[in-house]
Amino acid sequence: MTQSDNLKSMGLKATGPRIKILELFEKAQENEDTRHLTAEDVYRLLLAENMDVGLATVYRVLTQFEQAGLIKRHFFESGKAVFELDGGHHHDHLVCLQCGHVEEFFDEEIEKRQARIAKQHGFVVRDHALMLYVDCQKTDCPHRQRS
Amino acid sequence: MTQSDNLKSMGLKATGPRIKILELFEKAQENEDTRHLTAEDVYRLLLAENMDVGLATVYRVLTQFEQAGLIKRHFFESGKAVFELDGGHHHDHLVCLQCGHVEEFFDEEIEKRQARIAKQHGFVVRDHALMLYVDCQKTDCPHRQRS
DNA sequence: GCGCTAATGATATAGTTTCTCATTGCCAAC
DNA sequence: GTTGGCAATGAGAAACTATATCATTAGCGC
Repeated sequence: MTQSDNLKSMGLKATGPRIKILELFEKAQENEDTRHLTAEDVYRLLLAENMDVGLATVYRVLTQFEQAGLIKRHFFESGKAVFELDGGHHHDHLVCLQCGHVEEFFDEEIEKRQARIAKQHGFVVRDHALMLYVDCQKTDCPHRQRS
Repeated sequence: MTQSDNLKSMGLKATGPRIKILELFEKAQENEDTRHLTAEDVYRLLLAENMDVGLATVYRVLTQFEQAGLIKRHFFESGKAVFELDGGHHHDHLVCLQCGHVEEFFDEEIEKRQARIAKQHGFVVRDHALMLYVDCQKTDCPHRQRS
């Protein structure tokens, strides 16, 4: 299954920008530190590979990919949205306020309690966002030691 | 303890804009539907009371109040920050994607697990954000029935 | 290949938040 | 109660993320 077929099966034309951006995310997926990209990140990565893609197209494609379920959009406290490939396994995020490093986690019990709380309030959860903001300055930040 | 003394005890000069904005938040606190205000909301409320306050001052004061621990700033998916008086009792938020209505909740077990998860990753939680996004269209939204 | 239509690039525009800087106003000391 | 110094303010410009516009380009079914 090529990237091109992948896009077509989602009802998206296999255009240059879309194929390239999908490849970018798959490559970024390999490294824990590059898994979360902003629109600006994607734009710069494309320019670095001499792809003449407009910033507007980047935003459009990211939105389409999000609607197609290919990627997920998160709003951390940075003020700009970050995107990551949606591998199907839901998780939440630990975000280091000092170095911007992101780690992922999943807790079955928290998920269950969220659903129960929503139910108690008369709602059904459509989406949720759980971010733990931490500070590597005052602890042994694994990220700092690694880099 | 007047509003003026309140501000001075935080090391902030008791100026007109600051006193007025603090009063606004205390009044907003009374009603569940007005507890969360954007900078624009605050600005319009001030204008409605014939306070000639600049939007820049609103942003400055909100940031100072946040740093002083008087109010909390939240980033929901709306794209703009919302502020609420920090009454000391921590809570998280249920946000209706349809009507924008916000409800508050607190779950001791979730709080505990968050701390444990951070610890497992070698961090200490400095702050966290948990939002449950719900959809009143597909459920019996209490807010819609009330309004 | 052809042609239709969707997608794109460049630019302008929207919307939120911050910066600049001359002017104003709070408040401690007289 | 005045005064003077310095922080705070208002008005507007600017920064920044994200979206809309529109003429041009490029997929892809035929």
